[in-house]
Amino acid sequence: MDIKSKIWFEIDGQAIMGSGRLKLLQAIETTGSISEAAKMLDMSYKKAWKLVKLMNEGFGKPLVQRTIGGKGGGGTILTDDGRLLIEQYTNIKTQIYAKIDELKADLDNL
Amino acid sequence: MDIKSKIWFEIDGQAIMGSGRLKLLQAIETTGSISEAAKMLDMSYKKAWKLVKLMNEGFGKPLVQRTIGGKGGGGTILTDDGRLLIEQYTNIKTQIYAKIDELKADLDNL
DNA sequence: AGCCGTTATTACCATAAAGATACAACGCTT
DNA sequence: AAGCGTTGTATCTTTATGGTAATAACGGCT
Repeated sequence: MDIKSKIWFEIDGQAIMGSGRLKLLQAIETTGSISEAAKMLDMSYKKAWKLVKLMNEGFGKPLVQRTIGGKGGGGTILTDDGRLLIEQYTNIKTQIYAKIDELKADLDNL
Repeated sequence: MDIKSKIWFEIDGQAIMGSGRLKLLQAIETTGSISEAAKMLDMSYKKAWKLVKLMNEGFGKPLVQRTIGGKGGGGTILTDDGRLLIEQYTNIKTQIYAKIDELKADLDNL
């Protein structure tokens, strides 16, 4: 038997961070653009764009800084808020998963 | 900012217990029937029946014992396996939530 | 000025998930 | 034998979700 879990952050009932959004932000940091990040994750640009929009709106402050036009057509980089949020989320997720592994070991010993 | 989570059990990739299924099993124990439990939870009978089916199939052994026809038209009661699973799930869920509250307190202190 | 690749946004369509409805089977009860 | 309320099931409808495609704005670059 497996114990599964999903963990995410909400503000005013609006999801702002979860495992999928984490991957997206990380891919944006790696690639420097939403469209490249979407390709990397096998996700449509529309979905990636929508997630970014929801995250920014829900968080109140932008997690990414976007540029339209210019070198390379534009691009998107993370803000300091974005990086901080990633860090907090991964931190918490790691600890919860550790706790789950611990409980799972107890369960197996029954 | 809220930390949200969902916790559930799976066997071979099949969900067998979660917060919704827990409520359903508890309502079945209270009412003695799937249909009454569904009414109690404002859920369609079909959905409740499907959940019970999935739980039983996924777990391998029946979590409930059903009767068609007879006194009161029939009914459904929990098996010992069902009660044990409820106990294990609530136990684990409680501990995870405690951990989350702890982490949330840390987060607020940043 | 024109090209290019990115962001931004919308309309349309396809698929999947969920819900509503209706009805058969069953066995105690009267 | 008929009624009742429950379980079990098929079918149809509705809704939610996501993808594709099309289009516009933008600004450095050639």
